[in-house]
Amino acid sequence: MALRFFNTYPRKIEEFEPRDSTGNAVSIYTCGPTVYSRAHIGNFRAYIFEDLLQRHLELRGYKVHRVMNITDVDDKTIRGAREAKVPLAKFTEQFKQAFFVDSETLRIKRADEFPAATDQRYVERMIDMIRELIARGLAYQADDKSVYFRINKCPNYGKLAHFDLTQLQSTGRVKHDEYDKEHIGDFALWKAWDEEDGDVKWASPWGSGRPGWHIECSAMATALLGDQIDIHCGGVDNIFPHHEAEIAQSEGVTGKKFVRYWLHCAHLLVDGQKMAKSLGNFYTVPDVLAKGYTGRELRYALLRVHYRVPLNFTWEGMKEARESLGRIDEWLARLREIAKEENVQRSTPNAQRSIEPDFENALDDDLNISAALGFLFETIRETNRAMNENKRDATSAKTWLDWWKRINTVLDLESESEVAVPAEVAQLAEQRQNVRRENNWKRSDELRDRISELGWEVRDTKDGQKLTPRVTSG
RNA sequence: GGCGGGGUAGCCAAGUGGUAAGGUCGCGGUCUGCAAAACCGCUAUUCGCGGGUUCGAUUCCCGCCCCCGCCUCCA
Repeated sequence: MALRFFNTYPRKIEEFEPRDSTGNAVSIYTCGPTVYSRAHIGNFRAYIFEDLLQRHLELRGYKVHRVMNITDVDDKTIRGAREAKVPLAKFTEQFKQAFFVDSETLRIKRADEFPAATDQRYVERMIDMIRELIARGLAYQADDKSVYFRINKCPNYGKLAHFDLTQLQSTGRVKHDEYDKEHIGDFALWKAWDEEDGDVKWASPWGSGRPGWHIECSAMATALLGDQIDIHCGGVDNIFPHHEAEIAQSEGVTGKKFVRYWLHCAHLLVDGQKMAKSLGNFYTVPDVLAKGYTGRELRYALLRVHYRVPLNFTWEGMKEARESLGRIDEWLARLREIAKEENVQRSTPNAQRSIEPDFENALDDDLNISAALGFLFETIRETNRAMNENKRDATSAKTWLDWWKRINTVLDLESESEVAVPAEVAQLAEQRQNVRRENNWKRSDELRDRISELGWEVRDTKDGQKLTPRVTSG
Protein backbone atom coordinates (compact mmCIF):
# COMPACT_ATOMS: atom_id res chain seq x y z
CA MET A 1 0.00 0.00 0.00
CA ALA A 2 1.26 3.41 -0.86
CA LEU A 3 1.99 5.89 1.85
CA ARG A 4 -0.67 8.58 1.98
CA PHE A 5 -1.07 11.76 3.96
CA PHE A 6 -3.72 14.39 4.36
CA ASN A 7 -2.21 17.52 2.90
CA THR A 8 -3.65 20.69 4.39
CA TYR A 9 -2.94 22.74 1.29
CA PRO A 10 -5.32 20.95 -1.09
CA ARG A 11 -7.29 19.52 1.86
CA LYS A 12 -6.97 16.05 0.41
CA ILE A 13 -5.37 12.71 1.08
CA GLU A 14 -2.44 12.42 -1.29
CA GLU A 15 0.03 9.74 -2.11
CA PHE A 16 3.41 10.61 -0.65
CA GLU A 17 6.11 11.26 -3.22
CA PRO A 18 9.21 12.93 -1.84
CA ARG A 19 11.26 15.29 -3.98
CA ASP A 20 14.08 12.81 -4.03
CA SER A 21 12.25 10.42 -6.31
CA THR A 22 15.24 8.24 -7.02
CA GLY A 23 16.66 8.09 -3.52
CA ASN A 24 14.91 7.80 -0.22
CA ALA A 25 15.67 11.09 1.48
CA VAL A 26 12.85 12.99 3.14
CA SER A 27 13.16 16.41 4.68
CA ILE A 28 10.85 17.47 7.49
CA TYR A 29 10.55 20.79 9.23
CA THR A 30 8.54 20.97 12.42
CA CYS A 31 7.66 24.05 14.39
CA GLY A 32 9.19 23.68 17.81
CA PRO A 33 8.52 25.29 21.15
CA THR A 34 8.62 28.94 22.07
CA VAL A 35 10.67 28.73 25.22
CA TYR A 36 8.92 31.22 27.47
CA SER A 37 7.49 28.58 29.82
CA ARG A 38 7.45 24.86 30.21
CA ALA A 39 5.79 23.22 27.22
CA HIS A 40 2.45 21.61 28.10
CA ILE A 41 1.10 18.21 27.11
CA GLY A 42 -0.85 19.77 24.26
CA ASN A 43 2.43 20.91 22.73
CA PHE A 44 3.75 17.43 23.20
CA ARG A 45 0.82 15.88 21.45
CA ALA A 46 2.04 17.60 18.31
CA TYR A 47 5.63 16.52 18.90
CA ILE A 48 4.53 12.93 19.43
CA PHE A 49 2.59 13.05 16.18
CA GLU A 50 5.74 14.27 14.43
CA ASP A 51 7.70 11.53 16.14
CA LEU A 52 5.25 8.94 14.84
CA LEU A 53 5.55 10.42 11.36
CA GLN A 54 9.33 10.26 11.39
CA ARG A 55 9.46 6.75 12.80
CA HIS A 56 6.96 5.39 10.33
CA LEU A 57 8.80 6.96 7.40
CA GLU A 58 11.95 5.33 8.70
CA LEU A 59 10.20 1.98 9.02
CA ARG A 60 9.30 2.39 5.38
CA GLY A 61 12.92 2.84 4.49
CA TYR A 62 13.14 6.60 4.18
CA LYS A 63 16.11 8.50 5.43
CA VAL A 64 14.59 11.37 7.34
CA HIS A 65 16.29 14.68 7.90
CA ARG A 66 14.25 16.55 10.45
CA VAL A 67 14.69 20.05 11.78
CA MET A 68 12.84 21.51 14.73
CA ASN A 69 13.30 25.16 15.55
CA ILE A 70 13.44 26.71 18.97
CA THR A 71 11.85 30.14 19.18
CA ASP A 72 13.87 31.89 21.84
CA VAL A 73 12.96 35.47 21.08
CA ASP A 74 9.47 36.91 20.82
CA ASP A 75 7.14 39.10 22.88
CA LYS A 76 6.58 36.47 25.52
CA THR A 77 10.18 35.48 26.04
CA ILE A 78 11.18 39.14 26.28
CA ARG A 79 8.42 39.85 28.75
CA GLY A 80 9.36 36.79 30.78
CA ALA A 81 12.99 37.76 30.95
CA ARG A 82 12.08 41.28 32.00
CA GLU A 83 9.84 40.07 34.76
CA ALA A 84 12.45 37.59 35.96
CA LYS A 85 15.08 40.32 35.67
CA VAL A 86 17.51 38.04 33.88
CA PRO A 87 19.05 38.23 30.42
CA LEU A 88 16.91 36.73 27.67
CA ALA A 89 19.32 33.89 26.96
CA LYS A 90 19.41 32.88 30.59
CA PHE A 91 15.64 33.02 30.82
CA THR A 92 15.03 30.83 27.80
CA GLU A 93 17.78 28.34 28.60
CA GLN A 94 15.85 26.73 31.46
CA PHE A 95 12.86 26.06 29.20
CA LYS A 96 15.02 24.72 26.42
CA GLN A 97 16.50 22.24 28.87
CA ALA A 98 13.07 21.34 30.22
CA PHE A 99 11.85 20.76 26.70
CA PHE A 100 14.59 18.24 26.03
CA VAL A 101 14.03 16.51 29.36
CA ASP A 102 10.30 16.18 28.71
CA SER A 103 10.87 15.01 25.14
CA GLU A 104 13.12 12.29 26.43
CA THR A 105 10.57 11.27 29.04
CA LEU A 106 8.08 10.84 26.23
CA ARG A 107 10.62 8.95 24.10
CA ILE A 108 10.39 11.47 21.31
CA LYS A 109 13.17 10.97 18.83
CA ARG A 110 15.48 13.95 18.63
CA ALA A 111 15.41 15.99 15.47
CA ASP A 112 18.69 16.19 13.60
CA GLU A 113 18.95 19.90 14.29
CA PHE A 114 17.38 22.31 16.74
CA PRO A 115 18.24 25.73 15.35
CA ALA A 116 17.58 28.66 17.65
CA ALA A 117 16.16 31.91 16.35
CA THR A 118 18.75 34.01 18.16
CA ASP A 119 21.67 32.23 16.51
CA GLN A 120 23.66 34.94 14.72
CA ARG A 121 23.90 32.80 11.56
CA TYR A 122 20.15 32.70 11.25
CA VAL A 123 19.55 36.30 12.21
CA GLU A 124 21.86 37.23 9.35
CA ARG A 125 19.98 34.94 7.01
CA MET A 126 16.69 36.49 8.10
CA ILE A 127 18.06 39.93 7.37
CA ASP A 128 19.22 38.74 3.95
CA MET A 129 15.80 37.35 3.19
CA ILE A 130 14.05 40.52 4.28
CA ARG A 131 16.41 42.57 2.13
CA GLU A 132 15.55 40.37 -0.82
CA LEU A 133 11.83 40.68 -0.16
CA ILE A 134 12.10 44.44 -0.08
CA ALA A 135 14.10 44.41 -3.30
CA ARG A 136 11.33 42.44 -4.94
CA GLY A 137 8.67 44.79 -3.71
CA LEU A 138 7.19 42.20 -1.40
CA ALA A 139 8.07 44.07 1.76
CA TYR A 140 8.33 47.65 2.94
CA GLN A 141 9.47 49.61 5.92
CA ALA A 142 6.63 51.46 7.56
CA ASP A 143 6.66 54.71 9.49
CA ASP A 144 7.07 52.80 12.74
CA LYS A 145 10.44 51.58 11.36
CA SER A 146 9.27 47.98 11.31
CA VAL A 147 9.39 46.02 8.07
CA TYR A 148 6.21 44.33 6.88
CA PHE A 149 5.37 41.75 4.28
CA ARG A 150 3.07 43.15 1.61
CA ILE A 151 0.46 40.43 1.26
CA ASN A 152 -1.29 42.11 -1.63
CA LYS A 153 1.74 41.30 -3.75
CA CYS A 154 1.41 37.65 -2.97
CA PRO A 155 -1.55 36.12 -4.82
CA ASN A 156 -1.19 32.81 -3.03
CA TYR A 157 -1.43 34.34 0.40
CA GLY A 158 -4.42 32.82 2.18
CA LYS A 159 -4.56 29.65 0.13
CA LEU A 160 -3.26 27.33 2.81
CA ALA A 161 -5.81 28.54 5.33
CA HIS A 162 -8.47 29.12 2.66
CA PHE A 163 -8.98 32.60 3.96
CA ASP A 164 -10.47 35.43 2.04
CA LEU A 165 -8.19 38.33 2.89
CA THR A 166 -10.89 40.92 2.56
CA GLN A 167 -12.68 39.13 5.40
CA LEU A 168 -9.81 39.36 7.82
CA GLN A 169 -10.82 41.04 11.01
CA SER A 170 -8.86 41.79 14.11
CA THR A 171 -9.45 39.61 17.12
CA GLY A 172 -7.70 42.09 19.32
CA ARG A 173 -5.34 39.39 20.41
CA VAL A 174 -2.36 41.18 19.08
CA LYS A 175 -1.43 44.79 19.34
CA HIS A 176 -1.77 46.43 15.99
CA ASP A 177 -0.09 49.43 14.62
CA GLU A 178 -2.68 49.50 11.96
CA TYR A 179 -1.98 52.99 10.75
CA ASP A 180 1.52 52.03 9.83
CA LYS A 181 0.60 49.08 7.72
CA GLU A 182 -0.76 49.12 4.20
CA HIS A 183 -3.04 46.19 4.87
CA ILE A 184 -4.25 44.81 8.17
CA GLY A 185 -2.95 41.43 7.10
CA ASP A 186 0.60 42.58 6.50
CA PHE A 187 2.79 40.87 9.03
CA ALA A 188 6.06 41.95 10.59
CA LEU A 189 9.31 40.66 9.16
CA TRP A 190 11.47 42.92 11.26
CA LYS A 191 10.19 44.52 14.45
CA ALA A 192 11.73 47.84 15.26
CA TRP A 193 13.23 48.07 18.72
CA ASP A 194 11.17 49.72 21.42
CA GLU A 195 11.82 50.34 25.07
CA GLU A 196 10.18 47.19 26.27
CA ASP A 197 12.71 45.16 24.32
CA GLY A 198 15.51 46.35 26.61
CA ASP A 199 18.84 45.08 25.36
CA VAL A 200 17.25 42.55 23.03
CA LYS A 201 18.16 43.94 19.65
CA TRP A 202 20.13 43.31 16.52
CA ALA A 203 21.48 45.80 14.05
CA SER A 204 19.93 45.77 10.61
CA PRO A 205 19.70 47.96 7.52
CA TRP A 206 16.38 49.17 8.96
CA GLY A 207 17.72 50.05 12.35
CA SER A 208 17.83 48.12 15.60
CA GLY A 209 15.20 45.53 16.15
CA ARG A 210 14.48 41.86 16.09
CA PRO A 211 13.10 39.39 13.59
CA GLY A 212 9.45 38.56 13.34
CA TRP A 213 8.36 35.09 14.28
CA HIS A 214 7.51 33.87 10.81
CA ILE A 215 10.72 34.82 9.09
CA GLU A 216 12.78 32.78 11.51
CA CYS A 217 11.17 29.55 10.36
CA SER A 218 11.61 30.45 6.70
CA ALA A 219 15.26 31.25 7.29
CA MET A 220 16.10 28.20 9.34
CA ALA A 221 14.10 25.77 7.23
CA THR A 222 15.70 26.86 3.98
CA ALA A 223 19.15 27.15 5.56
CA LEU A 224 19.14 23.59 6.79
CA LEU A 225 16.84 21.78 4.40
CA GLY A 226 17.09 23.76 1.19
CA ASP A 227 14.59 25.86 -0.71
CA GLN A 228 12.11 23.04 -1.02
CA ILE A 229 11.17 20.64 1.72
CA ASP A 230 9.03 17.56 1.70
CA ILE A 231 6.96 17.79 4.85
CA HIS A 232 6.20 20.64 7.18
CA CYS A 233 4.20 19.99 10.33
CA GLY A 234 2.70 21.82 13.22
CA GLY A 235 -0.50 22.25 15.15
CA VAL A 236 -3.64 23.37 13.33
CA ASP A 237 -3.35 26.73 15.00
CA ASN A 238 -0.15 27.33 13.06
CA ILE A 239 -1.91 27.15 9.72
CA PHE A 240 -2.81 30.77 9.94
CA PRO A 241 -0.97 33.00 10.03
CA HIS A 242 2.32 31.29 10.70
CA HIS A 243 2.55 28.75 7.93
CA GLU A 244 0.80 31.02 5.50
CA ALA A 245 3.48 33.60 6.21
CA GLU A 246 6.26 31.07 5.84
CA ILE A 247 5.03 30.18 2.38
CA ALA A 248 4.81 33.83 1.37
CA GLN A 249 8.30 34.65 2.63
CA SER A 250 10.09 31.56 1.43
CA GLU A 251 8.51 31.48 -1.99
CA GLY A 252 8.89 35.23 -2.22
CA VAL A 253 12.65 34.82 -1.93
CA THR A 254 13.28 31.55 -3.75
CA GLY A 255 10.51 31.59 -6.32
CA LYS A 256 10.12 27.86 -5.72
CA LYS A 257 7.39 25.80 -4.11
CA PHE A 258 8.38 25.73 -0.45
CA VAL A 259 6.64 22.65 0.93
CA ARG A 260 5.19 19.57 -0.75
CA TYR A 261 3.06 18.26 2.13
CA TRP A 262 1.59 20.24 4.99
CA LEU A 263 0.52 18.08 7.92
CA HIS A 264 -1.31 19.54 10.88
CA CYS A 265 -2.19 18.03 14.19
CA ALA A 266 -5.51 18.68 15.93
CA HIS A 267 -5.63 20.12 19.41
CA LEU A 268 -5.49 18.37 22.70
CA LEU A 269 -8.49 19.11 24.88
CA VAL A 270 -8.67 18.54 28.59
CA ASP A 271 -12.01 17.36 29.91
CA GLY A 272 -13.55 18.55 26.67
CA GLN A 273 -12.15 22.04 26.88
CA LYS A 274 -9.14 23.89 25.67
CA MET A 275 -6.32 23.70 28.15
CA ALA A 276 -5.93 26.95 30.02
CA LYS A 277 -4.26 27.98 33.22
CA SER A 278 -7.38 29.83 34.28
CA LEU A 279 -9.45 26.65 34.04
CA GLY A 280 -7.02 24.68 36.14
CA ASN A 281 -6.70 22.04 33.44
CA PHE A 282 -3.24 23.01 32.27
CA TYR A 283 -0.74 20.18 32.53
CA THR A 284 2.94 19.77 31.87
CA VAL A 285 4.80 16.49 31.64
CA PRO A 286 6.03 16.76 35.25
CA ASP A 287 2.44 17.37 36.37
CA VAL A 288 1.43 14.04 34.88
CA LEU A 289 4.45 12.26 36.35
CA ALA A 290 3.55 13.71 39.73
CA LYS A 291 0.24 11.89 39.49
CA GLY A 292 2.16 8.65 39.39
CA TYR A 293 2.13 8.04 35.68
CA THR A 294 5.16 7.25 33.59
CA GLY A 295 6.39 8.91 30.45
CA ARG A 296 5.53 5.90 28.35
CA GLU A 297 1.98 5.89 29.71
CA LEU A 298 1.58 9.51 28.70
CA ARG A 299 3.21 8.73 25.36
CA TYR A 300 0.63 6.01 24.77
CA ALA A 301 -2.25 8.25 25.83
CA LEU A 302 -1.15 10.98 23.43
CA LEU A 303 -0.26 8.62 20.61
CA ARG A 304 -3.26 6.36 20.41
CA VAL A 305 -5.67 8.77 18.75
CA HIS A 306 -5.37 9.77 15.12
CA TYR A 307 -3.51 13.04 14.82
CA ARG A 308 -6.25 14.88 12.93
CA VAL A 309 -8.89 14.15 15.54
CA PRO A 310 -9.11 16.33 18.63
CA LEU A 311 -7.83 14.31 21.56
CA ASN A 312 -9.54 14.65 24.89
CA PHE A 313 -7.10 14.18 27.73
CA THR A 314 -8.59 12.76 30.93
CA TRP A 315 -7.22 10.89 33.92
CA GLU A 316 -9.50 8.04 33.01
CA GLY A 317 -7.72 7.97 29.67
CA MET A 318 -4.42 7.71 31.52
CA LYS A 319 -5.73 4.70 33.41
CA GLU A 320 -6.80 3.10 30.16
CA ALA A 321 -3.33 3.73 28.77
CA ARG A 322 -1.82 2.01 31.79
CA GLU A 323 -4.08 -1.02 31.47
CA SER A 324 -3.49 -1.35 27.74
CA LEU A 325 0.26 -1.19 28.19
CA GLY A 326 0.04 -3.76 30.95
CA ARG A 327 -1.61 -6.07 28.47
CA ILE A 328 1.26 -5.60 26.05
CA ASP A 329 3.84 -6.14 28.80
CA GLU A 330 2.15 -9.32 29.92
CA TRP A 331 2.03 -10.64 26.38
CA LEU A 332 5.71 -9.90 25.79
CA ALA A 333 6.69 -11.54 29.07
CA ARG A 334 4.85 -14.71 28.11
CA LEU A 335 6.39 -14.78 24.65
CA ARG A 336 9.84 -14.32 26.13
CA GLU A 337 9.32 -17.18 28.53
CA ILE A 338 8.41 -19.46 25.68
CA ALA A 339 11.14 -18.16 23.41
CA LYS A 340 13.66 -19.14 26.08
CA GLU A 341 12.47 -22.71 26.22
CA GLU A 342 14.07 -25.42 24.23
CA ASN A 343 12.03 -26.35 21.27
CA VAL A 344 10.05 -29.04 22.97
CA GLN A 345 7.52 -30.94 21.00
CA ARG A 346 4.26 -29.08 20.96
CA SER A 347 1.04 -30.67 20.01
CA THR A 348 0.20 -28.37 17.14
CA PRO A 349 2.40 -26.39 14.80
CA ASN A 350 1.72 -22.74 14.16
CA ALA A 351 -2.00 -22.41 14.23
CA GLN A 352 -1.89 -18.66 14.22
CA ARG A 353 -2.27 -16.44 11.27
CA SER A 354 0.89 -15.46 9.55
CA ILE A 355 2.59 -12.23 10.47
CA GLU A 356 0.39 -9.72 8.75
CA PRO A 357 1.55 -6.37 7.50
CA ASP A 358 -1.73 -4.88 8.72
CA PHE A 359 -0.10 -2.75 11.36
CA GLU A 360 2.23 -1.03 8.93
CA ASN A 361 -0.40 -0.76 6.24
CA ALA A 362 -2.69 1.04 8.65
CA LEU A 363 0.03 3.58 9.34
CA ASP A 364 0.55 4.03 5.61
CA ASP A 365 -2.99 5.33 5.53
CA ASP A 366 -2.34 8.79 6.94
CA LEU A 367 -0.88 7.35 10.15
CA ASN A 368 -4.02 5.54 11.22
CA ILE A 369 -2.66 4.59 14.61
CA SER A 370 -6.02 3.51 16.04
CA ALA A 371 -6.45 0.89 13.35
CA ALA A 372 -2.81 -0.16 13.75
CA LEU A 373 -3.24 -0.64 17.49
CA GLY A 374 -6.43 -2.56 16.81
CA PHE A 375 -4.39 -5.08 14.83
CA LEU A 376 -1.81 -5.26 17.56
CA PHE A 377 -4.41 -6.11 20.19
CA GLU A 378 -6.07 -8.65 17.94
CA THR A 379 -2.72 -10.28 17.51
CA ILE A 380 -2.17 -10.27 21.24
CA ARG A 381 -5.46 -11.99 21.89
CA GLU A 382 -4.86 -14.62 19.25
CA THR A 383 -1.37 -15.47 20.38
CA ASN A 384 -2.42 -15.48 24.04
CA ARG A 385 -5.14 -17.94 23.17
CA ALA A 386 -2.66 -20.14 21.37
CA MET A 387 -0.33 -19.97 24.37
CA ASN A 388 -3.17 -20.90 26.70
CA GLU A 389 -3.79 -23.92 24.54
CA ASN A 390 -0.11 -24.75 24.61
CA LYS A 391 0.13 -24.38 20.86
CA ARG A 392 3.23 -22.27 20.89
CA ASP A 393 6.84 -23.15 20.43
CA ALA A 394 10.01 -21.17 20.85
CA THR A 395 10.39 -20.51 17.16
CA SER A 396 6.99 -18.96 16.65
CA ALA A 397 7.35 -17.00 19.90
CA LYS A 398 10.57 -15.56 18.54
CA THR A 399 8.83 -14.70 15.32
CA TRP A 400 6.25 -12.69 17.22
CA LEU A 401 8.91 -11.03 19.29
CA ASP A 402 10.69 -10.01 16.09
CA TRP A 403 7.46 -8.59 14.77
CA TRP A 404 7.03 -6.63 17.96
CA LYS A 405 10.58 -5.38 17.71
CA ARG A 406 9.81 -4.03 14.27
CA ILE A 407 6.57 -2.28 15.13
CA ASN A 408 8.05 -1.03 18.36
CA THR A 409 10.56 1.01 16.38
CA VAL A 410 7.48 3.10 15.61
CA LEU A 411 5.60 2.80 18.88
CA ASP A 412 8.53 2.82 21.32
CA LEU A 413 6.24 1.59 24.06
CA GLU A 414 8.22 -1.17 25.68
CA SER A 415 8.46 -1.04 29.45
CA GLU A 416 11.64 0.10 31.06
CA SER A 417 14.17 -2.62 31.71
CA GLU A 418 13.17 -4.96 34.47
CA VAL A 419 13.36 -3.55 37.94
CA ALA A 420 15.24 -5.80 40.35
CA VAL A 421 13.11 -7.33 43.08
CA PRO A 422 14.08 -5.67 46.37
CA ALA A 423 15.58 -7.99 49.00
CA GLU A 424 12.68 -7.43 51.36
CA VAL A 425 10.13 -8.38 48.73
CA ALA A 426 12.16 -11.41 47.68
CA GLN A 427 12.33 -12.56 51.26
CA LEU A 428 8.59 -12.22 51.78
CA ALA A 429 7.99 -14.09 48.56
CA GLU A 430 10.20 -16.90 49.71
CA GLN A 431 8.36 -17.12 53.02
CA ARG A 432 5.13 -17.17 51.12
CA GLN A 433 6.31 -19.99 48.96
CA ASN A 434 7.13 -21.99 52.08
CA VAL A 435 3.81 -21.47 53.83
CA ARG A 436 2.01 -22.27 50.60
CA ARG A 437 3.61 -25.66 50.58
CA GLU A 438 1.91 -26.22 53.90
CA ASN A 439 -1.39 -24.95 52.46
CA ASN A 440 -1.32 -22.14 54.99
CA TRP A 441 -3.51 -19.89 52.89
CA LYS A 442 -4.16 -17.36 55.61
CA ARG A 443 -0.46 -16.65 56.05
CA SER A 444 0.03 -16.76 52.28
CA ASP A 445 -2.58 -14.06 51.76
CA GLU A 446 -1.10 -11.93 54.51
CA LEU A 447 2.27 -12.10 52.81
CA ARG A 448 0.67 -11.23 49.51
CA ASP A 449 -0.80 -8.12 51.11
CA ARG A 450 2.57 -7.21 52.61
CA ILE A 451 4.23 -7.56 49.23
CA SER A 452 1.47 -5.48 47.71
CA GLU A 453 2.10 -2.73 50.24
CA LEU A 454 5.69 -2.67 49.07
CA GLY A 455 4.48 -1.98 45.55
CA TRP A 456 4.79 -5.43 44.07
CA GLU A 457 2.15 -7.76 42.80
CA VAL A 458 2.45 -11.47 43.25
CA ARG A 459 0.68 -13.94 41.03
CA ASP A 460 0.52 -17.66 41.38
CA THR A 461 1.08 -19.45 38.12
CA LYS A 462 1.64 -23.08 37.42
CA ASP A 463 5.34 -22.29 37.32
CA GLY A 464 5.25 -20.76 40.78
CA GLN A 465 5.03 -17.18 41.98
CA LYS A 466 5.59 -14.26 39.64
CA LEU A 467 6.49 -10.83 40.95
CA THR A 468 5.76 -7.68 39.01
CA PRO A 469 6.27 -4.11 40.07
CA ARG A 470 3.01 -2.27 40.43
CA VAL A 471 2.79 1.36 39.55
CA THR A 472 0.60 3.35 41.84
CA SER A 473 -1.29 6.37 40.74
CA GLY A 474 -1.88 9.32 42.95
C1' G B 1 -19.82 36.56 9.95
C1' G B 2 -15.66 33.58 7.21
C1' C B 3 -12.62 28.98 7.25
C1' G B 4 -11.66 24.15 9.31
C1' G B 5 -12.09 19.59 12.58
C1' G B 6 -15.47 16.49 15.21
C1' G B 7 -20.45 14.10 16.97
C1' U B 8 -20.14 5.71 16.50
C1' A B 9 -21.70 1.50 23.32
C1' G B 10 -20.52 4.03 30.46
C1' C B 11 -15.74 6.13 28.62
C1' C B 12 -11.79 6.24 24.48
C1' A B 13 -11.95 5.00 19.35
C1' A B 14 -11.42 2.44 13.93
C1' G B 15 -14.39 1.68 9.83
C1' U B 16 -17.37 0.55 5.30
C1' G B 17 -22.89 1.51 -0.19
C1' G B 18 -24.67 -4.55 2.17
C1' U B 19 -25.62 -4.80 7.42
C1' A B 20 -20.69 -2.04 13.35
C1' A B 21 -12.38 -3.31 14.56
C1' G B 22 -9.84 -2.50 18.95
C1' G B 23 -8.95 -0.53 23.99
C1' U B 24 -11.04 0.40 28.81
C1' C B 25 -14.98 -0.38 32.31
C1' G B 26 -19.03 -3.72 33.97
C1' C B 27 -21.44 -8.64 34.31
C1' G B 28 -21.22 -14.19 33.77
C1' G B 29 -17.85 -18.38 32.95
C1' U B 30 -12.97 -21.41 32.49
C1' C B 31 -8.50 -21.57 35.50
C1' U B 32 -7.16 -20.75 40.94
C1' G B 33 -7.30 -22.62 47.96
C1' C B 34 -8.83 -17.43 47.06
C1' A B 35 -6.94 -14.00 43.87
C1' A B 36 -4.16 -12.10 39.70
C1' A B 37 -3.09 -12.74 34.59
C1' A B 38 -4.97 -15.03 30.27
C1' C B 39 -8.97 -16.93 27.57
C1' C B 40 -14.42 -17.62 26.45
C1' G B 41 -19.31 -15.34 26.52
C1' C B 42 -22.56 -11.00 27.26
C1' U B 43 -22.80 -5.51 26.77
C1' A B 44 -24.60 -0.15 20.00
C1' U B 45 -30.85 -3.80 15.67
C1' U B 46 -27.45 0.85 15.78
C1' C B 47 -23.52 5.11 14.14
C1' G B 48 -26.16 13.79 16.51
C1' C B 49 -31.36 15.05 14.17
C1' G B 50 -34.78 15.37 9.86
C1' G B 51 -35.45 14.54 4.80
C1' G B 52 -33.67 12.49 -0.10
C1' U B 53 -31.04 8.94 -3.60
C1' U B 54 -30.74 3.43 -3.49
C1' C B 55 -32.97 -3.22 -3.54
C1' G B 56 -30.08 -1.53 0.72
C1' A B 57 -26.90 4.38 4.11
C1' U B 58 -23.67 4.82 9.77
C1' U B 59 -21.17 5.33 4.96
C1' C B 60 -23.59 9.45 -0.81
C1' C B 61 -26.76 14.22 -1.28
C1' C B 62 -29.69 18.38 1.10
C1' G B 63 -31.17 20.92 5.49
C1' C B 64 -30.63 21.47 10.75
C1' C B 65 -28.56 20.93 15.89
C1' C B 66 -24.37 20.45 19.25
C1' C B 67 -18.99 20.53 20.58
C1' C B 68 -13.92 22.24 19.55
C1' G B 69 -10.47 25.33 16.99
C1' C B 70 -8.52 29.32 13.69
C1' C B 71 -9.58 34.41 11.66
C1' U B 72 -2.25 38.39 12.22
C1' C B 73 3.34 36.11 16.57
C1' C B 74 -1.05 29.68 20.63
C1' A B 75 1.20 22.85 18.95
